[in-house]
Parts: sequence; C-alpha cells; structure tokens
Amino acid sequence: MNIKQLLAAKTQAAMIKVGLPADTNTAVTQSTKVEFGDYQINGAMAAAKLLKTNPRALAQQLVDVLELHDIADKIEIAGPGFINVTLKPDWLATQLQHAVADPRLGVSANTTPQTVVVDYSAPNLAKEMHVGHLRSTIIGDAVVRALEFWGDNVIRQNHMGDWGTQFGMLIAHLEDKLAAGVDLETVALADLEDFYREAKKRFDDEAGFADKSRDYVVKLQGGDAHCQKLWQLFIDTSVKHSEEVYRTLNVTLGHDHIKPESAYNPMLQPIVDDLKARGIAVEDQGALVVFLQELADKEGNPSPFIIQKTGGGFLYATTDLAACQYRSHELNVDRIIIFTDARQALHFKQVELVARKAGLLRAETAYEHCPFGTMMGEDGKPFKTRTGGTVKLAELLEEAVVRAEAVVKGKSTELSAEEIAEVARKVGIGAVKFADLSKNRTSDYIFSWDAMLSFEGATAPYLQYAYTRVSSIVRRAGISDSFSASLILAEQQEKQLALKVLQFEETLQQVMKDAQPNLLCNYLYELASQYMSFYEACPILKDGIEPALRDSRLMLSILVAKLLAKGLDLLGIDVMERM
RNA sequence: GCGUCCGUAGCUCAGCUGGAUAGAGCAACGGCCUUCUAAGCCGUGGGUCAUAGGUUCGAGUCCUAUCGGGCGCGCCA
Repeated sequence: MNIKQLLAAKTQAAMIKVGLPADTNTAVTQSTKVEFGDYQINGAMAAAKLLKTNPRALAQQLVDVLELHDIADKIEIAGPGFINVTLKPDWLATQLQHAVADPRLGVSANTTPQTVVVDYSAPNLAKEMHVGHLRSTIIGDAVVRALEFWGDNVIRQNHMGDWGTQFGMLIAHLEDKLAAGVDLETVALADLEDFYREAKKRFDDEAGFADKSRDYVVKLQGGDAHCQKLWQLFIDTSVKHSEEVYRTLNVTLGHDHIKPESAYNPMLQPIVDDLKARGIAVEDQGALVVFLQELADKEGNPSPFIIQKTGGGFLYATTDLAACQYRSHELNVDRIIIFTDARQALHFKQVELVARKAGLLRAETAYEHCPFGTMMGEDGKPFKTRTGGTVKLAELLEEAVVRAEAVVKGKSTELSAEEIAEVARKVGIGAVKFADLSKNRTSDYIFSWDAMLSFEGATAPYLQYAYTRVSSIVRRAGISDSFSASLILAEQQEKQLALKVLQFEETLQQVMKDAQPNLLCNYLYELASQYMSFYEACPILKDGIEPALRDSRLMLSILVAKLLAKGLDLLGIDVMERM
C-alpha cells in the first residue's frame, strides 16, 4: 500500500475535473504536524497561480470533487490553500489486516521489474579492507536487498581491484618470499598491509627491484604463466580476507559476484581501437585521449579523458568503458548503479559521456554513480590513526563486538554464555552498520569510535530492543503463529503507529530511487520510536485490558515486529528474541 | 585558477518534487521501575539554518556574490 501514490492519483483526477492540466504537480506530502492531518495536498497553491485564481477557492473546488469518501475522515482547507487530509481509522485498520497476512507486508507488486547491475564494495586486493570500504560495501548491499525485495532482477558485481601497476611489485616480492620457503597464508600474507609496505620499501630502496616489478606487470598483463601463477596465489589469499569481512558484516556478496578489473582485460584493446578508428579518441602527447567539450572550462578547453597510456598501457578508465559495454550490451541491463566515494565523480561523468558517444551504453540503460563523502577524523581532517595508517575494518568490527559483549553481560543476566556471544555479535555489528548507514551526506563525515559503538538513542540496538519487547509479549501471551484479530485504532498512539506502518512502501520506493538507505534507517527509527510510545501508553497483557483490545494491540505489535525484522534485514542487521 | 560537494542546537546528524511554529540522538537538567525487558518512557533548556542580496503568496531547500572547509582537474585507482 502506497498511500501517497493513492492520494496523488485521486488528486490528479480531481485536478483534471476542475480543468487543470494532467501534469499539474499534486504536491502530496506526509503532514508535518498532527494538527494538519495525516497527509497534505499542496498543489492547489501553485496551480492557482497558473490559472490566476484565488488559491483557497481552487482548493475548495478540488475538495468538492475529490473522491476520498471511503479513505478520509476529514478534508480541511487551511492557510493560503493547503488541503489537509485525515484518514479514517477503519480504512487504516483494513489496510493493516491485509499487510499482516501478506508475505510482502503490504508492499504492492512490482509490475515493471528491471534488471539492475549494482557495483559495490570493490576493495583493492593489494591492501586490506579499512574503514573507508565500509560505506560502499554496506550501502550497496542495502540497496541490493531493497531492490530484490521489491522484485527487480539484481546482478551484484564486486569490481575488485586486482590489475593495477602495483601488482608487479607485489608478485616480485611474493616470489622472493616463496623462494625463501615462507608459508603463504599464515606468514607471508597474514597481514596484507605489512606485505604491501615491505614491497613498497624494496621498490623505493632496493637496486633492481623496481625494474623487475615493472617487468612483471608487463609479463602479467601479457599472460606470462609464471607471473600469472604468483598473481593468482596473491589474489586468492586476498579474496579470502575480503570474504571473511563480508561474512562478519553480514553482507550478501559472495564468490560468484566477483567481477574484477582483470576480467575486462580482453575487451580493452578492441574498444580502444574502435574509439580511435572512429575519431572519438585522438593521440595527444603520446597518449590516446578523448576530449570532452561537454566538460570544457570557461575558456573552452575540453576535459581530457585518457584511455591508453604512452607505451600502450590501459587504465581504469579503459576498464570502466569495457564494464559499460559488458553490462549494457551483454547483460542487457536497464540500470547500472555504482557506489564509490565522491572523489571519482568526474571520472564517472567522463565514462558515461564517452560510453554514450561510442554506443558502449545503450540509451535505455540508466547509468548512476552514487557517490559518498570521505571519512574524516574527529579533528575534521582526513581520517588517520595516530600512527598515520588507517583503521582496519576487521579491527573496528572486533572492537564493536567486544564492547557490545561488555554491555550485554551487564544488562542481560538471564542469558547463557552462548546467547550472550550471539547477542553481542548482532548488537555490535548492527551498531556499526546502522551508524554508517543512517548518514545521508554525500559530503564528508566524521568517524568517531564512540558514535559508531554507541548502543543508546538512534542506534541499531534501539531497534533490536523494540523487537525483543514484542517478542517478549508474544511469548508471555502464548499465542500461535496463526493468531489473528481485528484491529481497533482508538488511542492516538495506535493510530499514529498504524499510519507509520503503512508508510513503509513510500520509504522503500525512495530508498530504491535515490539509492539512499539512510531513509530506511530514519523510517525504522521513527517506527520503533512510535512503538516505544505505544508500548508505554497502551498496555497489552496487563490487568483490566479488554480481550478485544488486547488482541488488537497484540496484532499491531506483531506487525511492527515483522516490519522491524524485515526493514533491518534489508539493512543486513539481525534481530533476536531476547537481549 | 576552474569544477564539485558542503556549512543547520555545545557535539554528531535528519530535514522527500520549495509549504504552515526547522527536528532527532548525544551531552546538561528534572521526573518515571513491587504490573508487558529502564539498551526504555515523559518533560525542560538550547537555533540570526555561514554572510549579503535576489526570485515568490511562501526559501534551510532555487539563483547570484562573498567567507570558510573537503575533494577533483593527462598518462594512479
């Protein structure tokens, strides 16, 4: 059920009846205050200007022909021409009855499913995942889950960085380690950061090593068996590190979703040749460049986009063009969504322009780069630890679980040791994910241990706690799965909660359209918050509650719990029966 | 220099196609556990929405300029 959409459709019909064009903006929104009803229609004011009539008079005309008799209780005109709509509790109750029985929790069917590629996480396999990788990984995963729940055909692609210049240096270093008889996983690559630093140091300091590294890159990309083998060893180990983090994070990325840079290698030369033959790319200072007039500066200097280096090497620009072709033409997708940090915004703008020009992207394929800001330290400067390095993602998650366990032990005296460990894991990981997912900013944001590992207020544990409260009531009530009752929405808290429940689809649509899971976080927090108010104000199993009212409130509680569990599941956060 | 994202309460952040008296959390202060889990609830204080203009019935939201910050701008990814 999408109430906003329903009201917009009804308003549009009314607008046509009073002689307004069909494309007039209805401007239906959720009301900001209870005095203004549940929804408000703001379109009359702008439309009146167009018709040069009195906005209040036009609002009255609209109200006269609006067909909302079975939906709304009250339709009022206020201020300069707002139309405030208050929904009927009976109607809300009917919608809720439908939602409870529905596996989709009342979310309507997807009548036009799309095929969507979502490109996210994309760790650099030369290094270990650090906190900066958190955003792309969990935002992308949340959007993927939302799209799948809605009913789109989603193709996950983990565009892992496994093909850069640095791999020459790494495999040369690895070769020497293996020759010295060092064990691969437990010693040589136990810490990717250390390994990278060692290799870099040799590259900078050791005579001959840099040349060997460069030689190895060429050999590797040319298909040399020895270098390929060393590279494969390195990649396999590094992928294992990433997959461990994914498991801990409860992210749905698996082995089959890896579509690394190297996979596009065979496509690069033909694409470059084609662009050159068609005059889209031209030689300049030894490199092959596409000049983009669309992104020219004020003096008219076009923006250069290098697709082949002097000497014939390819860049990630080339790889991204190949990815466009593969996704749009081979996978035939309707939509491509790419999650990377905002620093790459210009790059992806260029990729799209070139790809469209060259026909690598079909006109029917939407190309959306979804950027997010850089992580800053608490001093407002780009994030670094005291020692100058970054914080490893695995370390952050470990710390989260440790801190959560201390809290769980202090609060939940009835849980077994195993249950405590389980709850601590769900709370700790959930808190980190929610802290990051709930931020919208495409600009930079400040990383704080305490904020990320807080368990109070607008956090994942708050939502999980709301869920356990319902679970506890259901246990005490001793009701079965098939429990059913009619809903009575009498108290203000009950009606507000019911309305919030029915606004899930509106939120979901927005989340998918803008690729912004923070809207879902906000929604779930508001839902939980309203449930907490309802819980305090509307007793359920206490003495003196009428059976019909008790059952209605149980019903509402169960629906909220289902929605919380589903919503958190879309964010990749687990719930539990007790905490 | 040019481009881009941003500047909202002491701190961290919401604020949907421009809508009515700008909202949360944390921190501070005051209440609420012999009755459904106090990781909670209820309440109080806290704002020239960076600044100055403009557009209009209406601007935190759109436009222009200025100040302050992050990032990007030819062979890294």
